[in-house]
Order: sequence, then C-alpha cells, then structure tokens
Amino acid sequence: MTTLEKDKKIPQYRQLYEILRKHILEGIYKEGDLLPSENELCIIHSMTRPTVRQALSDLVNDGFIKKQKGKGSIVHQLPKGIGILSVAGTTSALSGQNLETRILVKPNVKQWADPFMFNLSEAEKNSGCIYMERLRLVNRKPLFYDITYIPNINLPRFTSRSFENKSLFDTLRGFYQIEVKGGEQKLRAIPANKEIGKYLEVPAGQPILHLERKIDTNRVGFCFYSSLYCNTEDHALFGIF
Amino acid sequence: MTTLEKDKKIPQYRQLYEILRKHILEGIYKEGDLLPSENELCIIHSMTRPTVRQALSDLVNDGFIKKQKGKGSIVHQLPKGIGILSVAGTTSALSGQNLETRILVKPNVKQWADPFMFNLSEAEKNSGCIYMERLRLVNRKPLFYDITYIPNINLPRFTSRSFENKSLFDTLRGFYQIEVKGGEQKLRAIPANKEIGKYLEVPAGQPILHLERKIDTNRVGFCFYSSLYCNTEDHALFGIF
DNA sequence: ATAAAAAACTTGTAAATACAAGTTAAAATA
DNA sequence: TATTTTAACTTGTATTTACAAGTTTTTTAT
Repeated sequence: MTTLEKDKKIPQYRQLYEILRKHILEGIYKEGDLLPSENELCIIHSMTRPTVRQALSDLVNDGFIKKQKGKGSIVHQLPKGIGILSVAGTTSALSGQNLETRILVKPNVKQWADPFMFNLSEAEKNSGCIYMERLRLVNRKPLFYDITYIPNINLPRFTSRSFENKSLFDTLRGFYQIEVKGGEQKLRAIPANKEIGKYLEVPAGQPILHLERKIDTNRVGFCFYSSLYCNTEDHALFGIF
Repeated sequence: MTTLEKDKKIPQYRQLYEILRKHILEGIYKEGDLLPSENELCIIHSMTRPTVRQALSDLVNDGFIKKQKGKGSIVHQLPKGIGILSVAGTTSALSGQNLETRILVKPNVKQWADPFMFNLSEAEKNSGCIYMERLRLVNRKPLFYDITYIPNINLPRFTSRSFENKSLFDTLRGFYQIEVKGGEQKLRAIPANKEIGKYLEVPAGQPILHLERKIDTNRVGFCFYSSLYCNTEDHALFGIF
C-alpha cells in the first residue's frame, strides 16, 4: 500500500449531515429558514426517514438547527463568538476569520507532567507524550495559547509533520484515521501569569479563561489532551447545550 | 380542574433514560461498569431496540456513558466539578453537595435592560420581564451570583412563588409544564467588580467566570435568560461535548 | 499446551411501517 | 366577510426486521 489510509465507508446519515452543515455555513439556508421536510429529504437523497432523522439529530446537537413539532427544522442563528466549547478544534472554531497559527514549541516526545490534569492509564504513562505549544491569532491579535499532549502510541512520523497551517484534527484524521468523538473539559477563570501574559499580550493579572480538555477519539483508549488559555476580552467563547 | 398540571405522557425512552441516569448517580452502576446490553434492556423493560437506543443516545449526550462497538455501554466517570455547561440549572449541577440558595432580589416585574445580552423578539420586549437575583452557596461559600430574566408571558402568580429551596427548573416544570430543551451560552473571564466581589466574597479584580445564557424551552418562542457570575477558584466548571 | 478458527456475543447502520401530536393552509359554514 | 371546521402537512414515538462490523469467548486443530 502506498498510503496508510484505509477506505472507510461513510454512513449515509453522516453524508447528509455534512451536506446540510455545509449549506448552512455557506448561507444557502439562512437563519430562520426551514430545511426541507424530513420526507422531502428522504426523496431528495434517496434514504429513509430514520436515516434522515439521525442526520438532523446530529445537526441539532451541534447547534445548527432546532426542530419544532408540526413545523420543521429551523436553521439556528450561527454563533458569533468562538465555538470552542463543542466538538471542534481551535482551527474550525475560528473558521472564516483571519486566523494565524504560530508554533511556539515544535512537537517533541517527553514525559507526562506529574501530576497531570486528567487521570492517565498505565499504557499512556509508559508511552510518554508528544508535546506541542501553539499560539492562535485572529486579526493579528493572539487569542489562544494552546498546549497539546498526545500519547506517543503508534503515530509514525508524527513529530516531523507540520502544523503551521493545518488543523491538528485534520492531520490526525488524514494520516491516522483518528476521528474526534467528544470529550470533557474543565473551565476556570485565572489571572494571567507572566508567561501567559507575554504570549497573549495582556498585562499579568488580567482574567484569562483556562480550559483543560480531554478529547476522545474513535481509536479505543486513545485520547489526547489540551490546556488552553484564552483571552476573552474581545471574543466570548460560545457554546450550545 | 384544581390544578394547572396536564397529564403529559412521558415517552418510554425518556422513562428508561431517567431510570438508568438515577442508577448511575446512585452508584448502582459504577464508573467503568457495563450497562446491560441493548437487547437485555429491551427484554427487561419490554421495549424495542430503537427505543432503548434513543435512551442510551441521550445518556451519551449528557455524558453519563460512552458506547463502544462490539463491547457495550460503559459508565463514564462522573464529573467532579460543576456541570453547569450542559442542560442543568445550578441546583441540579450542584446536586449532592451542601447547597444553599439565598434570594438577593425577589422576583419582580420590570423592563428589559437595553441593550440586552441576547436579541429579544418584539413579543418579549413588550411583555416586560420577571427579574430575580440569587446567590448559591456550597459548603457556606458563595459560588454563583445568578441574575435571571424571564419573559412575563402567561405565568400566573409567578412572582409570588418561593425559590428558596426549590429549583427554578422544577418550578417551571411543575406549575407551567415548561421543560428546558437546550440553549446557548457565552463565556468570559472578567475581573470582579465591587458588587460581584461583595456577593462572592472575593477581592475586586479577581478573575471571575461570566456566563450569559439563553435557555430554550418546549413552549414555542418562550426562552429565559441568565447572567451567571461564578467563582472558579475552588471548583472548576465541568462540561462534556 | 498453544495457536488459529469459529461461534456467540456486542453496537452500528438502514429500511419499511404505523400512528400520535402539533402546525398550517384550505374548505366549508355562518 | 369572518369564523369555524376540516384536511393536509409537519415532527415525535414506537415496532419489526435485517445485516454489517467490532469484541469476546468458545471450540477446534496443530
């Protein structure tokens, strides 16, 4: 095989989800619009109602539409802030904006910090972790200071890949067939220390939002971790629930 | 009729959800345990697999279990922080802990603030809002300072009800059949001002987490709003996604 | 005894069907 | 014309069936 990629079948409901999501993001369906009814979507895309409903259910969970019995699927107003609180990497959360990524510390293998922000399995502890520091800028202003920890398990050539202009999520999916499934996060408001203040260009002591995240994937037992410092002075973090 | 309550049929999948959720919270199923398989649940509760799967799907979305193909439904580790980021009122988010609620400003009808943190419909603007301020204490320490805004639409006797030891969500459900469906929120880290500092017993300038929330309900077009100031020094906010 | 193969589980995806319940638009009635 | 009723839509809930795909246990063969 010339490539590591396996051809994985994409489920029908997922394909429909992607199509509708794209159409909403492109503005083909605008805020307040009704999507075609479930029965119409069945006919258009040659699938049955349960399949269509699964796609719509995912769109509801991700905040793109809301449903009303008797009426239809209504396109939700798109988040104006930064949608990092749901399943999304920082790159996707900031899509459409003038985004720049600066690598502060290139991916390198090291030991896990002890204690670590989440409980680690023995397998994770023994394998060590790939460590990386990145800064994300929107319109030339630094917004995120992101420290990433990835277990060093079966990820050939990972440290030599570039992340300058590519999403970590895309890299994991493209080269290793790793899909993000969900995760958990802890939030705190903390004062910026000297180092964080330097990176985010704010005075020490200024309130900063700190997210500690554990991100689950489709590979059983494989999670990765992120410690994210976010300047919310200009941009609030946005989430749906 | 002597009561406002209509007898609303609770769907089977919702009943199963509540049972399993309760069992997990009570520790009958512990972290890492496998729930009975879908087919077993079908037999136990006399329902079909799609119905069971809908209940399990909701449990996944709410972070109580994760599913693994070929294996089963695994009970998730329960959040140690405060699960306010998903569908939950502060009361439910703090359940099990030594919780006290102090009413700072009793419910009273007033005009909406202008500008308001979310866009309001004309119907909402015209009706005015019910305003309330509450302080939530955990183990005698104030954690949340909560300002609630509820549109004054068809909620008889609302301002005269007590919220001392009752959840707002429970009141809305019990007296008005209003169920919380979801919502959206904006998060910021801000410095405590004098007033917030006084309530949360922290020095002015200390980083505080500010949540602005719009909460959707099953009553079409009826939302309510909350501005929540949270001291995350001791307790991080916890969320799954 | 060890290793490979098969069987027996598990959840994931998908179809076809039926009726309930809420909303909207058309038709009938006053 | 204005109002009420009806019909035609919409999504919500639930059953039944089938097979795919991943995991674990058992059986079989070496």
